[in-house]
Amino acid sequence: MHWADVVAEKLMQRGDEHVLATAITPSGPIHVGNLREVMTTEAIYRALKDRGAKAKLIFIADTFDPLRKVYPFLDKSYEKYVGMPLSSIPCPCGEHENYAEHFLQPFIEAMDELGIKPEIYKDHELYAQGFYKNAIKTALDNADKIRNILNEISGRNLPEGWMPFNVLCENCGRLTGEIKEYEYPSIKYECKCGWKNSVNINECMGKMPWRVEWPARWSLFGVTFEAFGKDHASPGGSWDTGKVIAKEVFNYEPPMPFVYEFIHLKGRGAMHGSTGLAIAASEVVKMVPAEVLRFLFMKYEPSRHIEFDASFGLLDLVDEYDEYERVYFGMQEARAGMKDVRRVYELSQPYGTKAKMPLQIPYRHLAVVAQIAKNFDEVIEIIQRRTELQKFDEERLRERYEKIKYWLKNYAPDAIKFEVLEKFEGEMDKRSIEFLERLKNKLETIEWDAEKIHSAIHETIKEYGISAKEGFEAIYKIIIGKKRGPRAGYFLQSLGKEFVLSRIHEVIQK
RNA sequence: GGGCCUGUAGCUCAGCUAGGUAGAGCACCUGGCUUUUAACCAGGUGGCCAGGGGUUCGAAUCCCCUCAGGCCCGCCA
Repeated sequence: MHWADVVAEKLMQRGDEHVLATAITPSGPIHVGNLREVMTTEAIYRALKDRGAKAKLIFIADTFDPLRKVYPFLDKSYEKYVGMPLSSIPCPCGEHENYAEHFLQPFIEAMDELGIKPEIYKDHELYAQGFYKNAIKTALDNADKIRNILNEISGRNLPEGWMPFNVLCENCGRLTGEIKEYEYPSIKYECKCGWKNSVNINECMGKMPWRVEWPARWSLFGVTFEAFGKDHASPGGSWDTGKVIAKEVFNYEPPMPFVYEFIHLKGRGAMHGSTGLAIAASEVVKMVPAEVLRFLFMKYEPSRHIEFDASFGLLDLVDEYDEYERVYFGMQEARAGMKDVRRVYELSQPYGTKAKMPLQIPYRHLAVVAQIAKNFDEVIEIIQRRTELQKFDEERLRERYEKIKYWLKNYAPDAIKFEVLEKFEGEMDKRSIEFLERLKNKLETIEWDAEKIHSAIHETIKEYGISAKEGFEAIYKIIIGKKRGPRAGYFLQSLGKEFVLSRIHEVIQK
């Protein structure tokens, strides 16, 4: 049974109404790893619905968290915003409402493309609406209890009089106001900037610290399931303290926890280099077809870490997806090593499973065609020389074409990249030229078919007595300026007879 | 110091919660009428299942220990 179904069945034993929560802090580019939280939870959400449960998927953006520091990708001028809520910091590009929105929006768009449509909440709005009002009172009334729990379980040493609420200072706009006196509903606070004031807790802005806010959310939203990374799951971490605070302070039975592993990046050294920057989710969505990206997450148990290979491995991943698809539609037998084929395939679909199998174009081939063609119409033209395209296949092809173009431009290894030369400008030795001349004569007479072209090349090589290596090199050199290239027969076929012949002609004339 | 995950063919992994002496894909090699070249097909090479100990008639599969790799916590979230 697929892991999503295993979890769903466990949840069903608890009841048939569920709220599944996800949350992400938009303090920087939201990366692929964060996608796992959302995708894992959404898969379980689907599995619950398949069992007739009443389920709700929520996404809370931690927009009210303070900016911790000036991250490497930020301008130094951001120094002055450290400590302020992400929602009140200006957008780095100037096009979004605020800093949080700048990072959040592309992620939400990515989720949408992946078919993930949770109810979205923004934390700063929740606070502004007074959503947490009662929880804040409960937390403050139980400040000592919470302090003890945190000290005991997380091994901290919070001082006497510590209060689980940071006031948003009216003077400096930072979440650094410390409550010094509390007598509901009035508080006296002091900020690090030196500001002091007495205010009504119900009218002042501020935020509970994460370890308290998390259990508060569970009780307010009625959360019954939450997946989180192992950072939260460490002993003494926020899950350990949260579940106790939920029970003892908010009188709420904590949700079923589910720990997932992180994603590692493979190949592209620069991506996870000194800066520690990962690939943004919005970026991955541009280079991997949506269903294939989902597939990556559905295929592995969430407890396993995933090696994400944005280089050659991406081609294998797409091929593997296509293979699952063929098995799903009964075109091929499942082979050893495939797991839960039907379920994995279903869960990989962003917007439902098609009634009919989409026509598949091998991804590696598309990688070649996409580099020959100048635009999508040409891609269709080249591919149609061999296959008929149906309407919905064209949609898939278009998506894949766009993704592979993006991939080729930004992530593909050089070995697979080439560019058809506008004009051949290099030098050719005499032997090669003679060989090409003979080849041209032969090509002129044959039907323009990949295998026939392939044969013609080999025949010419043999007749002329040149080595195969030299022969092929000559061909690649005049077309793409490299010693190696895509399989010659198919490649020349895709380029078209006219182009190939005139290119050779051009070289011979020189 | 504490904890999690992983360690099976060159690479990515399946098999491990029904214990019976290893699988897949890719790569590689060999064929595919005369043809090494990055969409094809058919075969094939390749692993003492990280190491050690234990349980068992029998373990990659269960238990214990060790080693290695990755990551998290010990600031904040």
